[in-house]
Amino acid sequence: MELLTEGGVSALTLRGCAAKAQVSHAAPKHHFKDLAALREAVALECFVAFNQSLLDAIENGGSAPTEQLHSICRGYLDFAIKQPAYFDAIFSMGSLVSFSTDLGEQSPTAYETLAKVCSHFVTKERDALTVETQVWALIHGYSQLVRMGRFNEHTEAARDAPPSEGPFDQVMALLQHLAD
Amino acid sequence: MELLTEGGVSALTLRGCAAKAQVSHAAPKHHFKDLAALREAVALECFVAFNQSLLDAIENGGSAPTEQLHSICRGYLDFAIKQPAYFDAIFSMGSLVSFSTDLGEQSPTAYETLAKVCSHFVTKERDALTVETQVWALIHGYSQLVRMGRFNEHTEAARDAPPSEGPFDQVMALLQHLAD
DNA sequence: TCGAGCAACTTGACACTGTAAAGTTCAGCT
DNA sequence: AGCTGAACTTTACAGTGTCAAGTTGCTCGA
Repeated sequence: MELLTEGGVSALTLRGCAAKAQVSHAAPKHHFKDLAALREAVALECFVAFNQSLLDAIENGGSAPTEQLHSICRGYLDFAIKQPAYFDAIFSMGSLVSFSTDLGEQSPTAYETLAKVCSHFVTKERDALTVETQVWALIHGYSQLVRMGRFNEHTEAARDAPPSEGPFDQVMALLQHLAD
Repeated sequence: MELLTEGGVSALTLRGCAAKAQVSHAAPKHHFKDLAALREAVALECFVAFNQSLLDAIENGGSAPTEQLHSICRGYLDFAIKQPAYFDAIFSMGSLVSFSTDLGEQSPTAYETLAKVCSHFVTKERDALTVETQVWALIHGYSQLVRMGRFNEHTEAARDAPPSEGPFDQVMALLQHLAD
């Protein structure tokens, strides 16, 4: 996790982990099938934190359905901004398995959390899958755009500044129509 | 481009390109500063195709603003499905420069195309940046979910099948509220 | 008690990667 | 004829994943 935080996903190497743990370069191979398996394990660890970020955001927000909807999106974006390396690790695997993999604890998976919040907006014309996808696509796309610097000044001054979060509330206003 | 299509972004190596061109392994270094520069150049090439995919989709659809909106999203998703390696190359660079970089031709950049389509939905309460971001975030997030297999069966049978596109129309219905 | 078994780890090797520095080739120009 | 510069080659080195074999040390059962 230190390697990931300090150097991003590309810093997650088998030999790097071995050095960090002060063991021989081939030791990690006994615990992980290959590099992909190691990164998968790390991504799962990141996912626990992501999961918690969503739950915390809901906890700290209002209890009305529209407020919960806003909160979970807020938590999603906050995580992408505050834990960029973790965010990358989760979504750089080209798969969404972690979203549904049970973590053994009693806490719900991120997808279950999302589904629960979305359930209040399911109607005759709009099934659950559609609502969940609408919300997920919008907040994930938005977070990705922020992560890629969509709202950053291209000046030299703001070189290492944290990414600007952009017009979050205005964009999320699109979801208010779900309550109609 | 062949390497990219056949083996994905990770197949884009300096030595691989050299072999493909039947030159010595260090030859590409004279044309590109480093590996990142080579991939950047490839991504720019992919972006030309992406650009065209959006324009084609608009061309082949209706001319009403809402139809154009639907068309450009359709083109975005189609590209992600039909040219997954190109799609990855464009968005695996962690930057959005290609979206705005002029390609020298008279054709507009993808962002200009998006902005034009969105301009019909700008109101007193909703500025251009907001509308563009709403549309972009939704379709990009959706495409990314499709790309990551959100709507795929997890059976062995559908191992190498093309990804299912999911409830595209239903999800894009969220944008119809922009016309209110 | 003791030895088989086993997991964690080490050691050494190999192929592949990016990168650097120096040398080569050769077309085109003065 | 000689120079120049670009494209390319050659050689070398460090870092990477991966494999195969050996080592260590512990547990557990006879």
